[in-house]
Amino acid sequence: MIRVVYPYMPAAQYEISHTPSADEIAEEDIVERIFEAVVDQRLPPGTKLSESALCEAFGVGRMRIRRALLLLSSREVVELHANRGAFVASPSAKQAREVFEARLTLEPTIARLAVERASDTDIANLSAHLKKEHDAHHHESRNEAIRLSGQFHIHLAQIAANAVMLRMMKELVTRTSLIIGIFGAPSVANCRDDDHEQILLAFKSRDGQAAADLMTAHLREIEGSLDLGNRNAGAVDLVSLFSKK
Amino acid sequence: MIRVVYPYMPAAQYEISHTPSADEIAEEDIVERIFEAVVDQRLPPGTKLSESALCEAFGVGRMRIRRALLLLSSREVVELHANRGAFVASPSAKQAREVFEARLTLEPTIARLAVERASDTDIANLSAHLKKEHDAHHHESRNEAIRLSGQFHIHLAQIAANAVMLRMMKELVTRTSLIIGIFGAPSVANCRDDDHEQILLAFKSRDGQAAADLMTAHLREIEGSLDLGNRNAGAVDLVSLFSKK
DNA sequence: TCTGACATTATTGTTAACACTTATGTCAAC
DNA sequence: GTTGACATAAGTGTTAACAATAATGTCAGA
Repeated sequence: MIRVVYPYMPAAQYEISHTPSADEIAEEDIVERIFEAVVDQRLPPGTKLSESALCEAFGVGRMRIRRALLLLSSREVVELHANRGAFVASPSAKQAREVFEARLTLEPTIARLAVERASDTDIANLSAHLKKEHDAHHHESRNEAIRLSGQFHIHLAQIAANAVMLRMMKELVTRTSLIIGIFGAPSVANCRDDDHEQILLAFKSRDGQAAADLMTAHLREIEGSLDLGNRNAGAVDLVSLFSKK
Repeated sequence: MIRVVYPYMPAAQYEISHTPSADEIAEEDIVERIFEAVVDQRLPPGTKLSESALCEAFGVGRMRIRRALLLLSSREVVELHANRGAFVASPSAKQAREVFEARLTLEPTIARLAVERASDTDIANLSAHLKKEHDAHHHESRNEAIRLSGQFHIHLAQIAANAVMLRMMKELVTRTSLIIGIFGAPSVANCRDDDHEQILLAFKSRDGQAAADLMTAHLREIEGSLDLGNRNAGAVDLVSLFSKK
């Protein structure tokens, strides 16, 4: 995500002097891991992310954790409260609408570009992904299903091969998981894989416009299944909750 | 940009205990200032951003500067080279195409939404902005013209009132300035304010689709005026530049 | 004169200690 | 028994010193 360019090397034949990936974890990896945990809904909105706990969890110094938290906050996945620490973000209903508006703006085009640029291997991988998604929905854990469901959208952005929009999508998909955690009606399945199946069909028939339209409908469906406006913004407002009767 | 939420206050009647905006500069401001300087092309691609210089410039400690640089790198406006420091990014031709592809995806919709949501005051402000832009083109400094030209696109995103897309646009506009600095044909005016004028007309007639179409054409025009593919990626490659005759 | 190794300097990266704020537990006063 | 102030502890924010790296200048050897 963050591209830290390591010291200038005249040619590839030289050894890289100091890659942090070998002996220690880069903050990039920490950010990615926390993103994944949020997508999986293993880290629900409002969860305290204390520095010491994360230091122990990742086996790194405090400085690296603080940098990772700063990066996460710049993606609005983590909220930093001065002198109180870092918490998993609790998007408001307004923010939720903004995230969906952004997704509705980006993803139809991403779907269309992905269809145009997909190799046969890409489509095969997408197909394999959908099979795993299907299995997870019917057999395995709910977390895995949620993770794969988000991963599908990321996968499309990867096929579209635009690094800028891929980064945006990683953020938006992650925030969507938080939004579903807060505003999602518990009964409704979050991301019916039927929709994903249909999008895959559009890939197989190389119909970019159909993929774009299906994506629009898919996102509208997800947003429509949410309960925006009724529920309050994630962190329970104890004052209004317990005031008068 | 980064929302640091300050300590929990039961009601607005209490004084905020410690706002950094009062006595010291927040990293948010530093990031914003550097963004502006890049948009103005006062900080050309490849410029070294040494910590000590920035500490002196902003009158803050090293820690705050490092955080600002990390945030800037997460927006791909600054490149961090391990043990070598921070440099203003030099987008490659590939990255330039990706930025324009993202802008072409986002901005037509942003323009349409802005038309739908613009108040009369918004349109008046936009009109006043265009006048300043026009003046800067004809009378004042080139930097001011460039700055206002980018600002116009940011202004549209503000009127569209979507914080997610606004943040994306700030990054994309800033990176576009770098791209124009590297790949822009020096003769061609970067952002003809005629295009902006026409978009304003679409606002006045409340024609969202026209605004979107004009924006698409406008962005295509800018991208078309660039010299992608010929020139090399910003930081001059001395090896290939001086090898054999 | 040119090449390579070595030393120097400037700058970045890291660590640890310290200062400060928040939150909570305790206790006295009413 | 309740309320308020105070004290304590836990955790975050900051600073400064230190370590490590890279860039550059110097010098000896060919």
